[in-house]
Amino acid sequence: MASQMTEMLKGTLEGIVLAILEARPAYGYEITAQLRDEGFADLAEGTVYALLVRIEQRGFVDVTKVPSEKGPPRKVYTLNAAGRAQLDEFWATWAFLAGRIEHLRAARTDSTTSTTGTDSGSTHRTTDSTEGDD
Amino acid sequence: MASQMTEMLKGTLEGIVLAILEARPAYGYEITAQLRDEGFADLAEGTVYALLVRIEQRGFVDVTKVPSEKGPPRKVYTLNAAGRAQLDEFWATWAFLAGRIEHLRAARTDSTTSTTGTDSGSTHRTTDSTEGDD
DNA sequence: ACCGGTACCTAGCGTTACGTTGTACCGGTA
DNA sequence: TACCGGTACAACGTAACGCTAGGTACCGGT
Repeated sequence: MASQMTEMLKGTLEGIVLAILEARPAYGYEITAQLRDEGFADLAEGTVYALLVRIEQRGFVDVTKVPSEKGPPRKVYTLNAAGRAQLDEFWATWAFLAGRIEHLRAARTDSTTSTTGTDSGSTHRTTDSTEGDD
Repeated sequence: MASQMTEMLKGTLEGIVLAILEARPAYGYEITAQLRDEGFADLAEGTVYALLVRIEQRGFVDVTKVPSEKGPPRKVYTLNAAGRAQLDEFWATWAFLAGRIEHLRAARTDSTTSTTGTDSGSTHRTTDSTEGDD
């Protein structure tokens, strides 16, 4: 169905995972569990693994195989220098986008207060008086 | 290019346009110009038109054709009740996601300062007990 | 012997933004 | 007149991303 969340996660999920890895190295299953725990309940396991493969191939993380007594060995991902640079870029992009969107929300709150037709100056004023409804 | 921005806009651009339309009805070319003016300089014209077609087909907007003395008639989009509901959903999703991400940023700033355990954080405890090598 | 939890991986699908191209109308310039 | 650029819309294929839906492998408890 492509819920709002699904589409909004595109582009941000990578940054979220990088941020998690910045705090401390982790493996896929752990990251998935943590995200689910933090509210992303519907997040699919496969999504995280695919993302990890991507950021590994782009060289944002270093990988270490650690044997576990339960199941197959864990692939522990550690953020490296390139990853930190990417994370910085993510924060910059996020800051810009969040700023624009918060600006929109602020403008909306502003417009709800006034009942008086205060507007006369729109930036674009092509002023079509041609009311010819076809 | 698929810069950070491109992927991050997926899912958010629709909400942005709906928010713009909430302020006042507008037509495609105008919306594109406004977005470019507000910092989204690289935004493609075709992107906005495709998005408008989408939200029209989903019934979030009402459309009125208004002839202009320059070029073809404008398709003026007006947010309707369904659109406002969708916009509300957008704000809710955005608030949640922004909250999570800001939380990540805060945690990151926090961890750089000291080693004092701010909280147990993860309710999850999958943490490595693998100390005792297999 | 079976089920469930741990831990990993893959293939195909739907949605989205981008790049490009085309149409149509108008005013200004050569 | 003929051309160019700005206004305004639309359609096509492509790339990227997250989701669905599977699969493999190991282990302990019922």
